[in-house]
Amino acid sequence: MAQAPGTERVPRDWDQQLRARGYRATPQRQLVLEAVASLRHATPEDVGARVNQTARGVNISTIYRTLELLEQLGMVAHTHLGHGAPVYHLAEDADHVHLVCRGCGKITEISPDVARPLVATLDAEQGFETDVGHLTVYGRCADCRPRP
Amino acid sequence: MAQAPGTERVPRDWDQQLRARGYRATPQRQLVLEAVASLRHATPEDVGARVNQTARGVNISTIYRTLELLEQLGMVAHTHLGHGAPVYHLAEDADHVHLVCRGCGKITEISPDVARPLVATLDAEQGFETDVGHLTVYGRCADCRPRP
DNA sequence: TTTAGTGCAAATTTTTTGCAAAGTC
DNA sequence: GACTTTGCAAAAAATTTGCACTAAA
Repeated sequence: MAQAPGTERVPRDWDQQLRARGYRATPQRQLVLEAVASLRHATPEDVGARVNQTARGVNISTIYRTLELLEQLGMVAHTHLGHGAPVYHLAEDADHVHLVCRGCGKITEISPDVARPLVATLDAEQGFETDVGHLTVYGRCADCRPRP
Repeated sequence: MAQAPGTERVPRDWDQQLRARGYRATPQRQLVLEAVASLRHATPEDVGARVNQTARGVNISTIYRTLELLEQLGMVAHTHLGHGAPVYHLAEDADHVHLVCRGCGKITEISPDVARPLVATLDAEQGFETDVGHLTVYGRCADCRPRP
């Protein structure tokens, strides 16, 4: 049941999801989806590099357009982990919270359970529905905080 | 004690903070600080526009350099609220959590109290020190969520 | 076929950098 | 006066767009 890191786990019906909404299932779109799936957290540039490692000649503008489409369809999502670089991941894989350390830049993925009280409170008090998959917490990891 | 929105509330000793670390207190730096203070959440471009509304001719590159310096000194901080635009705010004002609605784009500032359990858990379980001032929660506000 | 999608090249937008002149301490 | 900082102009990134051609349905 475990999934080796770096393995593509594209939704089996990715093509149906596209066609069902009137879009076409193209090899480029499959490649982008596979790249996002295997890279876990990738910038458009990363995705482009990975895609062109398999298939030559997929243009960077196609990468951007495809990511935009896939995001709009809810198949991928993006967050900002570092400074300005948006990183994409499969929407399916979104079930985790990111911890970003300002000291060493390390990114840790943890269970969304820790956010449960927050989510509950926001729902109750603000009527706000939290997208846990996009929750990123900045701070300092154990190794980088002032007093260990 | 209340503070009218849009009023500059630059730390009184901003210049000392700079000089103490060997930097110089310049009018440009004061203007940038005031702009960040009054705009609350501003992109570098916003800051530049505001600054040049008061003083003519402050170059955009100075804005970038100044924001970078002030951030490094811990006087301002930035977050990503929208797509790729970094927004700056006074570090002093950071004591709130942002809710960003994916539907209407509305940004709400709420008390950091809601994050207290999260912060406590991360500290206890991961040794991670959360920077609450940079916590941004994406989701859907009461008006935009599927079922009201 | 028909219409959407891609590649390519060029245009934008955003951010960074080198350097001489001006300003701060 | 010594050493920073700024303005300017140009470079480098990052992202978007127009359009003719290719390919999916």
